[in-house]
Amino acid sequence: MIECLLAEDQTLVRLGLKNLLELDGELVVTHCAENGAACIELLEQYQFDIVLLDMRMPEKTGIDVLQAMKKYKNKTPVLIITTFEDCDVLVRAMNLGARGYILKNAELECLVEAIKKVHIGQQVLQPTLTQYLLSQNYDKAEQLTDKEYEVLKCLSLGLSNKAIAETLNNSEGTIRNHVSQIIAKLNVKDRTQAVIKAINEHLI
Amino acid sequence: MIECLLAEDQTLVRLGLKNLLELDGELVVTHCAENGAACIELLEQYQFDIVLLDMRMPEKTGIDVLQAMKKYKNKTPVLIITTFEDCDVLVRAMNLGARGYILKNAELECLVEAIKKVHIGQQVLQPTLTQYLLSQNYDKAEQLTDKEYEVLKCLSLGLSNKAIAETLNNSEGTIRNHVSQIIAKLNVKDRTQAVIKAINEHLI
DNA sequence: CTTGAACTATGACATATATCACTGTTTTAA
DNA sequence: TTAAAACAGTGATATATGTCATAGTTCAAG
Repeated sequence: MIECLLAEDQTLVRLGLKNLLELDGELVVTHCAENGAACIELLEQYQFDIVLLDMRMPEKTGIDVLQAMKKYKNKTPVLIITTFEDCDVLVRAMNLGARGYILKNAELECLVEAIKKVHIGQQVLQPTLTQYLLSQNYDKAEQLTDKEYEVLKCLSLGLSNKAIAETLNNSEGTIRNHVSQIIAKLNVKDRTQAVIKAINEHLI
Repeated sequence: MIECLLAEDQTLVRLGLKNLLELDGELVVTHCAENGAACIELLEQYQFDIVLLDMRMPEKTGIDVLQAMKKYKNKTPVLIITTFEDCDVLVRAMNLGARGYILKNAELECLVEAIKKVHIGQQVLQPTLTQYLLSQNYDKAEQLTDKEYEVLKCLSLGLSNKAIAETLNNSEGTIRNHVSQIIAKLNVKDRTQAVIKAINEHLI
């Protein structure tokens, strides 16, 4: 019996997935989380064989969950279940240790198969992402660091350098440098363009 | 027995919803459509007691389906099942004759209840939309002028004051003043926050 | 005909932003 | 154990941004 933690914010989708999965005799969804924060808590309290993780959630995102798992050295395998082939986010998720991802418009059999593969230690990648990685000459140097993502998140809240410095407990100069880096890496001209890009490309 | 047509593009969500609904003895999903075009075809071929319609679909959207139904005078009641409280689209849908809408993060009981209500001819509206309709003419005094909207649009493209000045054939100082006004009227602190607000509240 | 609103513009000013060069510390991977 | 990166910081500098006071033009409404 494979015990799953299902993190998905939309109630109807969450219930629907739980029911579908449990049609397969080997799978059981022992707990559900309706946001990232709840997911992190459940991971602290219980053991699971696998985490089925939606990316876009309120409170804490899937990325936040993966970061928390990394921090607390939680080795439970993670399968991303996502609506969008949102390449940047997926790349980040894979870099943060996710074992694979599957789209919500996949067939049920694929999902079940993916879960079982991840459970026995295999990776599950869809062709699109691999293509993206190959074609887009994916340059690791151009990837934002975790800290930079944190700063970008603050930027997208409309915070000034000073406010970000206070929020993240840094000097304003440090934040200035991070912002400068973000602007350079995103290949934009100023913070406003960075925020626009972040919103449009779902980087946050 | 209430015979339902379920139009929803994401396979896993579609299957999940079908299973959930059929847990209720009164409901049966006789057909599913994975996009708007398929939905329109099925409506031509079969009779249903109710249509459960996702808004964002490839091929044809939910709006397209409602327009087609209007055109062919198909009177099957429609319940919108949507992820986003995307007020403008929902208003359009209701004007096109949808009987109600429910969010994907509603409880299963609410969905079933909504379906039954719609089936017996009632309307199903969530509070948020009503609030939105009321708040439309809320801060008329703080409305942006046409010119200010133009400038805001430029801001949202990430243009600098100088670039906006060139685009709109004004001096940089004039644009600075407009930006200042926009910032004041939107009650934000700088251009970045103005852009964020513009995007979030669909001001552009 | 006058008033007010929108639009245009300038100059002055304070502050915020972005870049650069340089210096460390810590963490991670080879 | 090195070498790399990420991370934190300082100081200098140039430019962009936002605010204010002030003022002229146009145009529609009273």
